[in-house]
Amino acid sequence: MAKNLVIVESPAKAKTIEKYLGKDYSVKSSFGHIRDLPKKGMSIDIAKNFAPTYEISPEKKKVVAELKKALKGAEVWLASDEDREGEAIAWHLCEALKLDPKKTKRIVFHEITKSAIEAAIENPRTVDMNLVDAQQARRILDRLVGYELSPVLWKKVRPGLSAGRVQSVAVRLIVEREREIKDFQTQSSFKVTATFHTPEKAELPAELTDKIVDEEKAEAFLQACAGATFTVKDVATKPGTRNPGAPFTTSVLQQEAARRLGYSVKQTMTLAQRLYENGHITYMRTDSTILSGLAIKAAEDYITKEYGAQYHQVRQYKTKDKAAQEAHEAIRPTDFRKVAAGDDPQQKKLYDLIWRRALASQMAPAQIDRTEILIDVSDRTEQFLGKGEIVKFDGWFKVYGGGKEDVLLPPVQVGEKLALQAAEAHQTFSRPPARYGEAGLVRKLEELGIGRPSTYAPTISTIQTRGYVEKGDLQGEERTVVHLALLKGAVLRDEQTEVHGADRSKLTPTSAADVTTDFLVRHFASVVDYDFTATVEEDFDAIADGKRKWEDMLKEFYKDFHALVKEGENVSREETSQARVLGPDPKSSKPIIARYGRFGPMLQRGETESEEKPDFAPLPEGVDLEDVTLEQALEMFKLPRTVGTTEQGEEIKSNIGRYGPYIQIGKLFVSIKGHDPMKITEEEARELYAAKLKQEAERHIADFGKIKILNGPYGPYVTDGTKNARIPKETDATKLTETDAKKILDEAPAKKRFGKRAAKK
DNA sequence: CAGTGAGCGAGCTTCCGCTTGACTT
Repeated sequence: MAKNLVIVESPAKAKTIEKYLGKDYSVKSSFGHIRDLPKKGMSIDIAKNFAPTYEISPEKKKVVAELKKALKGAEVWLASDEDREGEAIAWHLCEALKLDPKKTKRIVFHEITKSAIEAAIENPRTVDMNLVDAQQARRILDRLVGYELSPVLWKKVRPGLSAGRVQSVAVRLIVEREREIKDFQTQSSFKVTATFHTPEKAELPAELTDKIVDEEKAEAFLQACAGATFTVKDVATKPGTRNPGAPFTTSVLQQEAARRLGYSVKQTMTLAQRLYENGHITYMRTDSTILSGLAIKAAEDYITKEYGAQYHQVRQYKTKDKAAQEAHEAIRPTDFRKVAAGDDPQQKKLYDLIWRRALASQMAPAQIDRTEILIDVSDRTEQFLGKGEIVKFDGWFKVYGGGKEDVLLPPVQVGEKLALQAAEAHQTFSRPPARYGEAGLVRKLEELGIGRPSTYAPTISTIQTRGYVEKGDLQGEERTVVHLALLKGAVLRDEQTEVHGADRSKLTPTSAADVTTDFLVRHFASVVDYDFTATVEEDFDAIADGKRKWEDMLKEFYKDFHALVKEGENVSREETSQARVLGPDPKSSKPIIARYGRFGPMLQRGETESEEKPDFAPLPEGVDLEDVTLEQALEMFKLPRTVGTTEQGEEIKSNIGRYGPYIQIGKLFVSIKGHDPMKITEEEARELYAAKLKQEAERHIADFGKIKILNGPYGPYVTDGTKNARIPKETDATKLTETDAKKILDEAPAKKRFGKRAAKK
């Protein structure tokens, strides 16, 4: 057994460090946090100064047991990350392993190199309890907010919903962006472009410096151009430089991987994890842009050797984000000489991106010459501008994109006359703000200082699994675009259609998000404020600096927060459900109401309190609660509709249910996705019914009465009506007897209970 | 995601942050 036990957070890190430290040291990993508040219940004694009850997380029991075994007779060195969470991990390790936090050695290093680790071992300290307290305050505040706010939503909006310091702001951002888009007033204007000939007959493209707002003026201008003369007013060539971006942090990696490779945030992180585990890249969850001295040197060697010294420039980047904790380096390849790495094409592409970005960050700026030619139009105030751009020296463009094509302009002199070859005006439209994609939302959250590199991906999935946000492609709409062209002295007009608003994998809010956000903004404004996290972070910093006691900070926060919770419980469901009376039903004169019900948005006919029970209908497809009209609602109450009868004379009814439109014949339901239940004909319904009967027949492999063997999408299975069980691959389902089937059912594990799936908008 | 097609019932749900497996939804 080794004399020394070093505990780090990540097993991959442990492996590397063990190599550097030699025989006397054994290096093990805690796999992140080992203790936490129990998942069930608040576990905070508010009356006793917010005293938390921690437990060893169930999935970490094994880890703790192994660490206990390993520390016998060894000196322990706590080497978790040097940030708030890392310090807390060190302290929790002391508590779980029965080590004295005042005596146990605590070491930190920011880069995994032999010298950095040896230096750390030379300078041990003990656990910084102020920093630990700052983490406890953070942890407890998040629990208080999450576990007091969520139950309010269960009562007032819908069971199973959740709220939290991070996720509720993420949802709010998406809701508000969608509203901006909806309210956006599109403005149209005309962009005028022209092609000139120089006296040497060289082509010079140019664009009018200002857009023209209306069509008549655009047409008048083009007409004026027909008889005008054009003079070069000014020629200017300005040298410029462009510098590379910093090496990747987690959020920038997610953005660039989404933009250039089309990866989702989660996908990027999984691929990066593999690259990290195989030693190809440094740690992938970081907010730092700092490169180690060794990496900077290695980049210099590689660039000088491969591209020449003129391509190299040493750069150290400062991390912009003030909330950054900088426990790690920037994301970079561990060895720049490794041009390719990764087990599959996706990993390889991500590695390539990381390699290029990190290398480019140590390269010389690109040198660009920009030329601008200003052209006067006789008797007019408008001016044309020709823009050229030539890359004189590519610098970092060589490895990281930026490779736009040169636009070369012909040489001209001031005062020279130009001949107009062609001129046209294109209608353009102002664009609403863009919807967030996953990576764009992460970027915004980081900008607001909300969330951490390790939580960006999980947050994005949480708001989707809770049913607040949907990710999908947007269809776009057609619109008419006017195009004017000057031809032989006359202006020709034509119209074209273009599609606008189409977009891929963007985040859109559901009505659950609308209703929840409105409720939270109205009654818990301080918590969903965009500055809330930044404000409490200042308090956490004060605690870390020993200037504030964590109990005092929590007491102050909780007093106001809990008062809001109490008030929130008195809010009527009518208010939160955004109930809106659309008008009276012409037949029954009962009110038709649109509101957010327990199972999502719905239409209701009649009052909830009245003796006669109200009846309900879903919203029409693609219509929002706030937009639905009385006419649309009345249509929905025409369902269920009698379509006709089967050939045997049974009644066929059509309706819309939880899973879309269907027809019903007796007890049999047939999904009719793609058909309108209002319009489906008897003939169509009979066809679908026949198809369903045929499919049903094929599904039955054997029928023993209660127990049946059926064909499912995952192969044959046994069912007794309530419980299903898979049939093992090697057995022939058609030869099973009733007793065999019963045995399979009995041996199958009990059905797992799952939460209801989130209702769709 | 098989099949499912109701309308306040029982009991349950929930937070953020640190880190990887497990045998599968």
